[in-house]
Amino acid sequence: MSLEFALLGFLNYQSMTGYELKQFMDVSTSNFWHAKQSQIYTTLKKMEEKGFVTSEVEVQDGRPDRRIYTIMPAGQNALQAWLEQAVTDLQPKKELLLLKLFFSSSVDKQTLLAQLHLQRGLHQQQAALYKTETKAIIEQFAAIVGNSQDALLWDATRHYGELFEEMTVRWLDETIALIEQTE
Amino acid sequence: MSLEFALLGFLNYQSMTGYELKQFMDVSTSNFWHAKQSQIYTTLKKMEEKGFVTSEVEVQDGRPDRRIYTIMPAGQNALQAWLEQAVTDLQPKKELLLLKLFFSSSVDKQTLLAQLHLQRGLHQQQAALYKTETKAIIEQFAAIVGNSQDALLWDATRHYGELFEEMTVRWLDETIALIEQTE
DNA sequence: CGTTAATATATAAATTATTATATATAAACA
DNA sequence: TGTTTATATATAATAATTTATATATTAACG
Repeated sequence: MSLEFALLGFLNYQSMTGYELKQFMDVSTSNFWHAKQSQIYTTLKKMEEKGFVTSEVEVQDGRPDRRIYTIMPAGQNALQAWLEQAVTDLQPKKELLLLKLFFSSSVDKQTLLAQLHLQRGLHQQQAALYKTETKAIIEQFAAIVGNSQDALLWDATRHYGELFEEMTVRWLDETIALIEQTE
Repeated sequence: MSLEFALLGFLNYQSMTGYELKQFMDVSTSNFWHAKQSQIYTTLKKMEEKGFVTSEVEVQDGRPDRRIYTIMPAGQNALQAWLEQAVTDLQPKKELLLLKLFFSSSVDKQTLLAQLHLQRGLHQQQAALYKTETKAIIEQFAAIVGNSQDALLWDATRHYGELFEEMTVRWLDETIALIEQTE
């Protein structure tokens, strides 16, 4: 369901193909909402049946035809209603590392520490990316649309990612220290 | 896939039914790994076909028969291998609130602030739960199994939840302040 | 004491999401 | 210059997950 609204959100800026939507998602929302290309395509089809979008085919030679999607008034209304409707519960998370850790009492200390150090590296790297690459991409898009409210909200979502990664690194540091003290 | 290993992890402590597995998940891993009952049942069936678990039916009168699952050596080996295999990438997240916020430049200030205040309340409440209820449940289980390594790891996962919620509250505070300053 | 909610157990149907496959061009690599 | 990789565009098959439905008992509520 939410993917529909994500796609409507993008199409509300400009008409584009499923392929282009995937590109935009990958460089903007992917840190808090992602989708595979195949899911985007099938979802767009359903959205067209519902009347949220229309599409027109642009014939190409040599490669598959492009299907360009455009948001319809019904889609715009649905999007706005969705945006105004509050999220009233906590979203359930899935954290593979935590699941594994929970059951890892039989795993030897060194193996476990190696796993945590590996994750620590990944999260530290990701924290850095939020401060450089992600920030640059957002600023670039913000300059194009020229809407300061967009820029503010986009940076708020980016900042969330940055805080999240920093928190995770701190937790990993603490957890590593705790495990090192055992036995 | 991961659900299979979660179930094996529980069954490695003791044999039980799908219903009981659901109960255990709800009070232990649900904050970082959850599943609906129907998914647990269908997954257990697949696991039996694979030879990871066996089951025996306990006939009851008045209510549906209980099917008690027991982990098999193949299941124990698969579990151990999975535990020892490091998570080598960052897990993709899905955060509905962030997705909405990203596209919310057309939502009026008051509506948006109300949404964020609502979320703030929920996360603050959840942070408190981690420090009291969740902590109590873990201590209770730890006392039963009497393994200090289990206790340490379980509390590490609980602590992650606590830090996560506190970080989210801080981010919401900042974001609310930023939005209040606009216009 | 009748109704509602919670406990206990599960299957069927629908939806969401991932993996695999397909095709053709252009660019990079060795 | 032959081969791999990236770009561009999608569909088909499979797997994961959620929602809806089913049934019976016991406890709580008013």
